[in-house]
Amino acid sequence: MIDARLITLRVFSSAGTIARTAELTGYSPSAVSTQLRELQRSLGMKLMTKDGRGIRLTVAGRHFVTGLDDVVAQWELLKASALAADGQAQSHLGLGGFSTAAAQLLAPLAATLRTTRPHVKVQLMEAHPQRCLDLLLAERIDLAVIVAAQTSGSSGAGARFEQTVLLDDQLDVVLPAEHRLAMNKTVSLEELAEDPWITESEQSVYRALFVAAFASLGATPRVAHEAVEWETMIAFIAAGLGVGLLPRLATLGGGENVVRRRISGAAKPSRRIVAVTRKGSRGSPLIQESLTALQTIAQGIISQRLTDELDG
Amino acid sequence: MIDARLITLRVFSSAGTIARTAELTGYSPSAVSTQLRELQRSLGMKLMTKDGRGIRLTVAGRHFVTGLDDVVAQWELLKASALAADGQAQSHLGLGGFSTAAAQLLAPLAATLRTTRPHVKVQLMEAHPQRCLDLLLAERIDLAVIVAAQTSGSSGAGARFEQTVLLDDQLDVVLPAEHRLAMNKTVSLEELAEDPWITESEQSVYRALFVAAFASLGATPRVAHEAVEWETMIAFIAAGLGVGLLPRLATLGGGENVVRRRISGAAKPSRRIVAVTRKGSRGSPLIQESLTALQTIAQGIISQRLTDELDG
DNA sequence: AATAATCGTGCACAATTGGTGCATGATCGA
DNA sequence: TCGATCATGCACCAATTGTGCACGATTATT
Repeated sequence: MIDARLITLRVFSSAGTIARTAELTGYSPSAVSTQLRELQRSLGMKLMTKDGRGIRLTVAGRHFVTGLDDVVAQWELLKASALAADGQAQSHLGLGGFSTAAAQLLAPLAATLRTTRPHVKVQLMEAHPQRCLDLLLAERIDLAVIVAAQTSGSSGAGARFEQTVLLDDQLDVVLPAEHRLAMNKTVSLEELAEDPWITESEQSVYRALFVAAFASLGATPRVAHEAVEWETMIAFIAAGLGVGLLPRLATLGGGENVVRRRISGAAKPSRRIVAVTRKGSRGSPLIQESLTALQTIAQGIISQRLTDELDG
Repeated sequence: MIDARLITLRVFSSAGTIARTAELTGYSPSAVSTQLRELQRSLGMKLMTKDGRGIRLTVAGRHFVTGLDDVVAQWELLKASALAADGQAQSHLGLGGFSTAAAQLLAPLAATLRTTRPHVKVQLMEAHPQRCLDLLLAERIDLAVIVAAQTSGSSGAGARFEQTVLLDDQLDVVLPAEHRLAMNKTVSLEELAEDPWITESEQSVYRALFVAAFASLGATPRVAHEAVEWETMIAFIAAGLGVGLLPRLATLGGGENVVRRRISGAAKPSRRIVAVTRKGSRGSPLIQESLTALQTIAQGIISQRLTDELDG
């Protein structure tokens, strides 16, 4: 409704390159290029400038985008409150989430919505957290479930998104079956301070959690290997290459030769899973209902985990 | 830049009918009809409903428009401040004003802009005050010079427009040449309380001024005839049908058999001439410059009038 | 130093969007 | 009852807007 070119600009401000913007918005690169040029022409101002082989926002451009964030947020707010007041509801809802969230939270949500709002077309989309945010910007999805980043978004995420905490997903350790602590019911991080670790790549959310957990103990463990997928990490661990952290929500996936153990002791790292919406859109009935449903589902998971806790 | 359909909706909220909206926006009626329907469909809400042979905003629709006013204002603000910060300027400027204003204020302004901003395409448009406001809404013009209405706009003009006072244009009386007071240098309204008057139609701005002026004297003079154009009124007066009020800025236009006299005494009615812009757009360099230029021109007129005063 | 990879843009072409003009049905005023 | 006004549906048409590919430029790689 807000001019598509403005949305494109907003995505570009997060994506950084025309190519990525095109991929996120679903346009072709030349379309994005044209849109942005046309936008500048019709505004009568230079928003971007060449920078090496790419392009980059000018100072004016960044200011403009900042202001645009407010306008878009207010527009979303208007749309949401109008929908809420009118009783009518939108007919389409795009949901995004990273792997485990998509499986454990979004799938039940979609199932719920199918019964409560049969006429709403729900579209699921699995994507990594940062990509979820970009898709949110690009209006490809309306709600995303991601892992909260402490470095909460590079460029003023507060002006663009709103978060709702769903649950704190505690991390377990995964050990080789023949590990010296494999027989213990629980393991503390202190006991593993000297072990070689397998984590995600630098600058990833999980690496940050990992570092923070050990920093609180005054230790800096050795990172022996890096993996992107849990499955890869588990394979490494099964091969005896080290130990690793795995969120409780993530399944071990038939991992042979590895055991999962709860973490005891002072440092109990967890990842915070949040639902994110475009700023202002939270008041929409459909979003509202989705959020509360998600919280219910999350509650269910937490209590499920508690009973597991008693069993284990 | 904001979706055209939203602008159309805004205009409709002021115009009231599809036909008038079409005329104001420059679209055909069927285009407006389609736009508004499409808007409702893509928002998933009913903004308007049939009402007799026309259509009318629903409650939800009115709320929506109210919120939309804020969004549009914020967007204008963003655009203006971005232009101001960037130094660049828009290439087009639409000016609107009612007859005398167009002649005496807008023409000089256009002349000034032609020298200070040669590359800006200025477009003049003469229209009645209410129509000027609608054209402003429809983005056909960017600045209008109108007579301030004390009933300042029907539907929340404050949320849509911003005013800048230019000058107070005093009203003179016009008398038939053979009138008993025609020889006096000045005439007071009290002396004319019993005369038959010729004014504009009920509910017009000038009628309101007329009524207010006499109300302050505790009198309610008799309105014998009504005229829309000054010229018509003057012709009536020349024919001896009554007396009338004429703004100082309005020329007598070779009126035979009539005389113009200053008003003395307690009640000195005047019409307030203001410049109006869309809310938020005032910060744009071009608008800014136009406003100050207008004030300068208005000052010139006032001082010109002062010297006349001394002469007369 | 040379080659490959990536990025943005320009252009011809295609398709969808979006507007016009006219006819129609409905409502209101005289 | 007739005419006027209003909104809308439809066929047609135009202009905007996106695609696909080629190209020049710049950076990374070997």
